[in-house]
Amino acid sequence: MVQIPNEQATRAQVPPQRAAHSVPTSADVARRAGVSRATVSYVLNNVPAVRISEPTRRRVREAARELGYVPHAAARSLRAGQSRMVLMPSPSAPVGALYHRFFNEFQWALSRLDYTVVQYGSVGLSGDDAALAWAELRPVAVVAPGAHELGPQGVAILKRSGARAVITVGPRAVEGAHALLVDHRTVGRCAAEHLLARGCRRIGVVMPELTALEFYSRPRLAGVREAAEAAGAEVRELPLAYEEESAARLAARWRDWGLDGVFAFNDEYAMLLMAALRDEGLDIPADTAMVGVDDLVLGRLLRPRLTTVRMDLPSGQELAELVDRTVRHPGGSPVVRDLLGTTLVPRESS
Amino acid sequence: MVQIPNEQATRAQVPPQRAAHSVPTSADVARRAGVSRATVSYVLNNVPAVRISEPTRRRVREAARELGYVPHAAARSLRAGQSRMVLMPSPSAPVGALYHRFFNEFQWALSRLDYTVVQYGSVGLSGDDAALAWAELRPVAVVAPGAHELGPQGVAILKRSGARAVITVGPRAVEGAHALLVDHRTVGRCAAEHLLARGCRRIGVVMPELTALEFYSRPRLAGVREAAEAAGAEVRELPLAYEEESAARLAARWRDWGLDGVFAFNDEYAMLLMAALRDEGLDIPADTAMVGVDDLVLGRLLRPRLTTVRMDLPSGQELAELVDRTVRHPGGSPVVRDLLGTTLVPRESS
DNA sequence: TTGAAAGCGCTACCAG
DNA sequence: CTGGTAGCGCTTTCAA
Repeated sequence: MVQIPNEQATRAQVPPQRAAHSVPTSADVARRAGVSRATVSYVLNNVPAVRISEPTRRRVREAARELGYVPHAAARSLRAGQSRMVLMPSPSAPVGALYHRFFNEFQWALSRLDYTVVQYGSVGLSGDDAALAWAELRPVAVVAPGAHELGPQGVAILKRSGARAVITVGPRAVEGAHALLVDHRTVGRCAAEHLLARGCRRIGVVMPELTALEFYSRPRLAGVREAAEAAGAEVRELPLAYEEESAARLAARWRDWGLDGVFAFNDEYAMLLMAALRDEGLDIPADTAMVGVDDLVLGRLLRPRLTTVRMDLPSGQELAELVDRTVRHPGGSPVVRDLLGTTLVPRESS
Repeated sequence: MVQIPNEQATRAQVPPQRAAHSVPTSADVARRAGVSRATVSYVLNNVPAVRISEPTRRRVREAARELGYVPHAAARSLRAGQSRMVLMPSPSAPVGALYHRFFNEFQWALSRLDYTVVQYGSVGLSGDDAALAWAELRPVAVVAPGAHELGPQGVAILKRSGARAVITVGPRAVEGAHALLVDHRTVGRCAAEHLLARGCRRIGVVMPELTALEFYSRPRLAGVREAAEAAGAEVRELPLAYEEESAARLAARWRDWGLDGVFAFNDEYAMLLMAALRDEGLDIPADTAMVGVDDLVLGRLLRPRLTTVRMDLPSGQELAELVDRTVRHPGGSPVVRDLLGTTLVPRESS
């Protein structure tokens, strides 16, 4: 890798003239401005408690600019014993535009509160291993999407490493951490209740064959099951890859199953399935009622127009405030809040 | 809550916030194991050049486990003078599933090479301000999506702060940095050439009214213009919000324009426009030929099936290797590589 | 108003 | 084989 230059020995013998290619430090700025490192720090951080003469300030600033000095965040937070970093492990499941917007808002709100948001890609790690990797960065707060399967152990690791707020966003609360519940069972339940109210007794549930989506599809299925059982209706799982052939195979056996309602996982799978059923000569909603999720524009463009479940996320602002509050007063008991609202948008397909 | 009444006589004054929850350090581990901090470091890092007896190793590891010790990444990289962090400012424009997959691959490949990928949310910052913020983190490499408008100044800042590789991913090369060109003009040109070959002389270009998408739409338009001018064909911009009403307005005036071909920005906008034109009684491709972009599944489900431009990104593996090579041998002259391949997928809509 | 110096947590020298 | 120790770049207290 890197050849380690014997700089220590060199510097001991040679006057303190640093190598040309090294990164400028505050000491370099101080030397150039003819002041001490302390003064540099005071000037560049605008410390109000210390009064520095205007000429000195100018000299320092100029020296910093000329050298292209940039403070070293790691050194700073090491000294401070605290960083302002909010760590957000990047979700491993692909996320939709809805979540993307929510996240952008969240990030923006946090940076308004003077935090630094860092998304950390922890591919392949899960549970406590991931928690260890995150803890090395000493974030002041961690917002962990549920797919990472952070457990009570992991939460403890993070807290012991100095994280003042640990917040999970996912299907269930984790001991010791604040929890923003995003329970996709609600989505399934919402769709199923609509279908049941329409008189459906045999409900199909599309299950994408993409492993990454199981994180969403399983809870949605569970939600459908709950509602269906309560009403004495049947539920059938329908594995479906996101390809025409797979949908065609499903459609070919459709009549055998006698399904009068189908929950299509989301609007895109709904579109795929709808096309296949139409090719098979089946009528929606007469033969089978269909419900999607996400309220995409494409649902309005389909014929019949697609009934769908809209998910309502709260503003990123709110989440940012929760983070900030918790960082400032870490003592409080864990908050558990339901984050996910659902609204059924009825259209022609059901 | 464990209070550790640890009177260190040598510590004259107490640093800020020491008393509360003290995070265990390697010194704590050393004390508990009855060895020196150096030994702890050797054991936990498996330094091969130093031989430590097995009982000592065990004692150290056990002490670390009991205390829940996690090394402090910032302190480590401060000491090392080098981190293994690859900084990737998160793209501000919304990205599709295609890019998402590419990025995941890239991240995975880098972590195989023992780098740590960090996505840094620099909302609101652009150009040199962003570069300054990134430089504070002292990443060993920066991979900057084009939308951040990193300039030669910014590249210089990053390099002076110790970044050994600066790679831009975007429409044009920046002086001093490696460039992976992703020039969306290619996309527009590819679509336009197809339409021209089909005999189109008056080509409409859908321009999404979403500011964030201008980053893609402008170059694509430019690409269409280039191809059209070369062939003496006309080009008309068609502003379109992603809503039915907006598409209906466009469709209502469609006949006046006499467009015989339209480049619809992407498959989703194509679907929207196609529905509106159909409602207006226009026939595709007879009246107007249509081309989308992205080769989404939905394009195959439409009737007529949608002609589209498929973009081919290279494997994330390749990019990861470029990063690694550059970090190890930073001297080389900047590489400029065209990243974006395009393939036209002809279907029924053109 | 400015400077000297301690020390944040860690690792890599060199001595024992 | 293990321990002492210097110092990475920065901030901040205390002293001048």
